Amino acid sequence: MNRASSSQDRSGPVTPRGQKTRAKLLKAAESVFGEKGYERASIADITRKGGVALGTFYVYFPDKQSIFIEVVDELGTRLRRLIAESVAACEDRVDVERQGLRTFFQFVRQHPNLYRVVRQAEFVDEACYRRYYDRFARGYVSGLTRAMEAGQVRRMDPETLAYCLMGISDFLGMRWVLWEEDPGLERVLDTAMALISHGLDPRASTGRNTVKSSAASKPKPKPKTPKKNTLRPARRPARGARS
Amino acid sequence: MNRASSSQDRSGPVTPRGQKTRAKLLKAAESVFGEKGYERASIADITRKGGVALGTFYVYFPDKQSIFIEVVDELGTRLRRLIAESVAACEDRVDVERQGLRTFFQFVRQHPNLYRVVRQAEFVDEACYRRYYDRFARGYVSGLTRAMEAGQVRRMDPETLAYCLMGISDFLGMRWVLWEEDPGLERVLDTAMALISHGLDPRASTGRNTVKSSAASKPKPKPKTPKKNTLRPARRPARGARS
DNA sequence: TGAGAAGATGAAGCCCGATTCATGTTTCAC
DNA sequence: GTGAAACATGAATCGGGCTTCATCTTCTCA
Repeated sequence: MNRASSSQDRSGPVTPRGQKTRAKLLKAAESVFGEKGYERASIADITRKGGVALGTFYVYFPDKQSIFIEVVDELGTRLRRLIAESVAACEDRVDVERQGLRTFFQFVRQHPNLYRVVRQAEFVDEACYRRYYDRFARGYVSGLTRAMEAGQVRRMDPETLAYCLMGISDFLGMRWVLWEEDPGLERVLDTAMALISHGLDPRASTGRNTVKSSAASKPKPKPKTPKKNTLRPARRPARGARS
Repeated sequence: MNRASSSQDRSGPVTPRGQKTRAKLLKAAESVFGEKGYERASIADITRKGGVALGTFYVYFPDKQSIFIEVVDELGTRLRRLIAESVAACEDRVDVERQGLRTFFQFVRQHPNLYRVVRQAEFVDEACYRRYYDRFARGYVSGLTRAMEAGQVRRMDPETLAYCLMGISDFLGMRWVLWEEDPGLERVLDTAMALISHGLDPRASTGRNTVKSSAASKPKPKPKTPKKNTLRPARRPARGARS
C-alpha cells in the first residue's frame, strides 16, 4: 500500500511536474559526479544542487548507482548522436574523421564532466563502462568497413582500427581540451589528421613496415630488438613476444 | 617524544625489517586499489592483504592518499623504464613504436591493475594523474623529435603526436589485453602499426588531406564539411547539431 | 646484557553518508 | 469540490572507515 504510492519504480514519472524533477536530478547528478567523483558525491549533494529534498531522490531512483548509470548512458547517447549528425554530410572518410573529432572536442568543451563521469563508470558498473565504448566502436566499425569497401581506407581489422581512433580522440580531448586553456584546436586537429589520413590511406603499401629511414645509413629488417625481455609470463607464455 | 619513535615521517624505514613491511603495504595497496578502487578500498583491506596490523599502516604512510600516489608514481616509473629498455636497441622509429607497444601490452597483462589504479588517480590527486601522462609524453616528444630530425618521421607537432600514440596504446591495451581473453596480439599490433607507420611516414605529402577515394565516383576537393567550426568558449547554442 | 630506538598492534573515537519512513502537499479526473 | 494518486519532505537509522593512541615486541649497539 505504501509501495504503490511511494515510488515510480520502473515506470517513471507520469506528471510533467515529476518529469521535471527527475530531469533536475539527472542534471544535478551529472555535474556533482563530475566534480566530486562517484564515491565522494553524496545524494545530499545531488538533491541540494537539484533544489529538492533528500527524500525526493528515492522517489525517482532506487539508489545512487542507478542514477549514475543513467547519466553515463545518456551522455554517451547524446554524444554519439551529435557526432553522427555532424558527420552525416561528409562523403570522404577522412572528412568524417576530422569532423567527428572536431565535434567531439566541442562536446568535451561543453561537458567537461564527460571524462570524469565515464571513467568512474569503470568502478561503479563495469558493464556500463564497456557499453559506452562498445557502442562507439560499433558505429566506427560499420563506418570504417563501408569506407574500406569504397576504397577510401586501407583494409585492416576495423575494430582494432576503431579503438585506435577512439584512443586518439580520447587522449587529444583530454590533453588539449580539458588540460589546456586556449589551444589552437585547429592546429591539433591538423596534426591528428596528418597522422590519421596517411595512416588510413589505401594507396600506401599494405603489408610490412614501409617506412625506412631516408637519412640513416643502412637498411635494417629489424635487427636486434630483444623480443623477449625479462618479464615472466603471466600464465601462458607471453603472447606477442614471438611472431 | 612519542613523535620521534612512532613514525618514520619523511625519512622512511631504516631497518630491513621496516623496508620489507613498507614494501608489503605498497604491494598490497596496488592490488587492493586495483580491485576495489580507491574509495572502496579500506586501509583495513590493505593491511589485511599485506599481513600486518591496521595501526602499522600509519607507521609508514601518513594517510590513504599518500600510499596511493606512491603506487601510481611507482607504476609509471617501472613501466617507462621497462619500455625504454625494451626499445633501446631499435634504430628505426617504427621499430621503437612497435616494440614499445608490445612491451606495454606485456606489462598490462602482468599488471591488470594498472589501468584502474591510474584512472582513479584523476579523482584522488589530479596532479599525480597528469604527471603520469606528462612523463610519458616528455619521453615520447624527445624521441619523436629526434626521429623527425633524422628524417624517420614526418614533421608534426611532437606533443600532439605523442598523445595520439599514447591514446592508441591505451585503448588497444584496454580493449585487447584487459577485455579480451586470448586475442592474437600480434595481429592487433600489425593493425596498429599499419596505421602508425603510414601515419608517420615522412615520404607522404605533408600538408593537406592527401587521401582521395580511388574507387568512389567523383573527386571532391572537400565539398561541404563546415571548415571553421567554432571551437569556442563553452556555453553556446549547440553547434554542429544542425549542419 | 640491557636500554632505547624502531617497529607492530588493534580497540576506540569520530565523522559521514546511503537509505528508510511516516507524514505533509499538490495535482487531477470525475 | 473532492478523494486518491502522485509527489515532496527531512529526521532518524544503520553501517562503515579513517585515523589516533597507549601499549607491547623486536632489534641494535655500547
